[in-house]
Amino acid sequence: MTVETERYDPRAVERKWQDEWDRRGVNLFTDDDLKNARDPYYNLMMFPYPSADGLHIGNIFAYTGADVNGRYWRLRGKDVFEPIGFDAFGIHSENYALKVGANPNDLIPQNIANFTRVLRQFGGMYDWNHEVNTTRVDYYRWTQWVFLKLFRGGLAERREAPANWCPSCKTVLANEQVIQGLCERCDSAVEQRSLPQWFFKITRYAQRLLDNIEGLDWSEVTRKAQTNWIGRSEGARIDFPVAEHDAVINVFTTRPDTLFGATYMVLAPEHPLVDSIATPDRSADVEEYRAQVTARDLVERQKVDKEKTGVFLGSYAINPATDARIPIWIADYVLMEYGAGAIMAVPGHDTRDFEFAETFGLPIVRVIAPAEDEDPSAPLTEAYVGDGVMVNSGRFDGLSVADGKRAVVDWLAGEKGAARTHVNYRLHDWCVSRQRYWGPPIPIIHCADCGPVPVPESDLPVELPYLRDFRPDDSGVSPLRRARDWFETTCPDCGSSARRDTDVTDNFLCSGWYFLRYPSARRDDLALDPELTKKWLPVDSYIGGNEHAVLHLMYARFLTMALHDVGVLDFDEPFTRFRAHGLVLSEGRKMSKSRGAVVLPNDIIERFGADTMRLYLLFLGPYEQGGDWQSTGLQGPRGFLNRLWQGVLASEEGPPDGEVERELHRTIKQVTEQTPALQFNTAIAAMMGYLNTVRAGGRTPRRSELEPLLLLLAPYAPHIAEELYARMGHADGIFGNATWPDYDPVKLVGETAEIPVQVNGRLRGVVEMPRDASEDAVLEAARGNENVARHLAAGTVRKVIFVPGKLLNLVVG
RNA sequence: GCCUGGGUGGCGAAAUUGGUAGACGCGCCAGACUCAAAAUCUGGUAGGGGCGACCCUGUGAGAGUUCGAGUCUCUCCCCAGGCACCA
Repeated sequence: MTVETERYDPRAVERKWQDEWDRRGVNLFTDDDLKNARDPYYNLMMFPYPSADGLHIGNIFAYTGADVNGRYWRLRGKDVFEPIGFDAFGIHSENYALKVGANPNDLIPQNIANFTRVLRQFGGMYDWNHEVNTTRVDYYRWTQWVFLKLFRGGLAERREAPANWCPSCKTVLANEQVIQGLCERCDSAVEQRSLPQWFFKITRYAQRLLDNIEGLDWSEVTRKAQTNWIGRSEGARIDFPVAEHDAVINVFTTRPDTLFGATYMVLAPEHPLVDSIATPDRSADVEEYRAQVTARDLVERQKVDKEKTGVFLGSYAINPATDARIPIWIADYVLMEYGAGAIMAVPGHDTRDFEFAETFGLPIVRVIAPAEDEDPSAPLTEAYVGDGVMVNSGRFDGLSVADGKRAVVDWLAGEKGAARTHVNYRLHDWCVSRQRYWGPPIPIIHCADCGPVPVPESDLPVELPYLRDFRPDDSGVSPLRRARDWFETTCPDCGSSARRDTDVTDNFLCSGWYFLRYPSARRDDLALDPELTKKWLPVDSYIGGNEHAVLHLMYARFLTMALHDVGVLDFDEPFTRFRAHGLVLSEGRKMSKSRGAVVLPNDIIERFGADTMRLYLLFLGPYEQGGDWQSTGLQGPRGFLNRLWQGVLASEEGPPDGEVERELHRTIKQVTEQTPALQFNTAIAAMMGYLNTVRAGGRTPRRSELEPLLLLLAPYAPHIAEELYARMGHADGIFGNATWPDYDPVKLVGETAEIPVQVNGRLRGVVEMPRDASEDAVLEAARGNENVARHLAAGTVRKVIFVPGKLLNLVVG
């Protein structure tokens, strides 16, 4: 007998509650609310850049997980601040505008309107009162303020430097934006260009950025990516005098113990000493080689397996250990940007040097031998890079590699002042200038007499003028150079005529501090309200994609440290907890528009509702791993919500059934523990399993059995949970008044337990016994089990393993 | 090459951290309802064998520790991601 009941109509329920939450203002805070919060919890997710394609299902996946975390903590009684905003400056947005022939000033607001609609529809618990938009003057004037704070703190510097130039984007890129020699945006081969650029001195913070990683509650992948990127390596700087020249070549090496094996030297082709030490007869060859190298782009140069090339400079250096004259070469396998831009080549113990020496017939000497020694004079057929003891190294023979490193540096340092220990980092200073239009203008005025002068804070913002023609060109100069009225100004210091810096800042500066701004978003007179900042920061939970591990997340940490050091902040790490979510794939591959395998969130919401979509996304697989989107899978969560709906509508009064109640308490425990740990897939499975129990055998559910389930489900599927909760007579609703259900540990376990019985480690039966049954009792019951008895008949019991309440294993021989 | 993850049914995945492998869901199969279909509901579903109670095999491969291994140890293979002529 089935009773005809009202059908579950997700869209109607969702619209109703989205309006209702707005009306009640449950997610919208005033600054006073924020200041008066008793138990603040700052729940952050990575704000989107509003492309014209609309929100990607991957964004929604990220936001759903973060939103569940936020809603959970709100139900646990915390004051949760969950803001959202738009990261709309930058080359992404500008390139898209160029493509469709529109002006980003006009395009971005439309995109933001689209994004906002979907962000509301999916059920994000956002505080729209504290939205930020990086392209609005009320935000970017403070981005400029941040720039000035760093400038005045001595952390911003303008210098002529070889920079990564993307010929397609027509701008310089930060090192982090160059992937294997290609532009991370457009995959063009990146070239080297020398331009005057603004840099933030992030390298000063290399050790601190590294040290702090230790104490961060962050996903391991992210911590490792940052550690790799900082790339600390310990070694020494060693001086090699150049014979017949008044010059010294300084190298960085991690293997000073191999100094006696340095048989030649290599400088980067761009090394400043090359011109002065190359002999005249070699200069033609040198010039030719350098021309070749510059012509080659970074991709080609960075290929690891290509043949070694290089040119002899005609001059020699003196090996400070052996006093031998060793030839000096240039080769493109030595990079100017790393270490000293020069190396001592030890072909015996470095694979690259070995290859080079073989190619050009340079001497190869063994100076390290494996501890269980062979003949130290035997020729090497490949570089030996393992551990061992020093040989052919004079007084150092017999020392281990580790001891040798110290001893050689100490000796050289004392004897000739020719060495010192040195820690080198891979991390480079952050180039923040962009020769583009769509970004915050750099708040600097160039004066012929005073040099670069910061725009006084009271003159901020430096507004970005509306440029009709904002296309970048090949000149290396920003399109803002076309706005003469705008860039012509007077020097704030001396009053003479001057011009504004026409570059804009890297988009990562906009996104590097937005989380600091959210609480203060309504303050138009201050970047950061001290009271709000103290109350809400640092961020309690940050969830986002790991593609930002070395870009956004590194810059955000650096800016926080820098602002701490200049006295703006009283903490120096921005994110207490960070979790990297996984990727949503489609048929095992990344969703791509070109393959037509793109899932549009608004379609899914229209057809299935936001609650079903949220559940499905989080049910796909482990949140930190991601999963494969298969449209048929939506049926699972949809059926679950349907059955829940029907179950609640058909439920009757009465206390929970004993067995069901035990299951309920187990479910509460599991969901309570797994939700904040972001183990959403298993928490959802537990709720589904519980509903199955409640409905098992077609029984009519009791209200008391379902009401707590609605609360557990509320973070995941907030709309239907609210609706059904209201239908149970709770007019106040869940979000606003309800509290999270508790579980009773006593009710988790039944009086009896099913105890598996093994014979020789193989399962032969299960006996139902009181939970605290003794070994003897269980043993007796086991012997009474027909199947167990049969297997015991084969021999005598030699050993009994009994785990109370868990297992009985009988070893029969 | 180095550093992270990971490898379990047709598929996505679970497994209280050494104690009944495959929870939950998709798909599939059978049945109910229906003139029919969709939707919904009920049952089944790791592989092999047996009418059956049951038995054998099984967590990338191989070895080891253990009463007992998806879980621990060693060797190796494969997949995904990060870094990479970084001295």
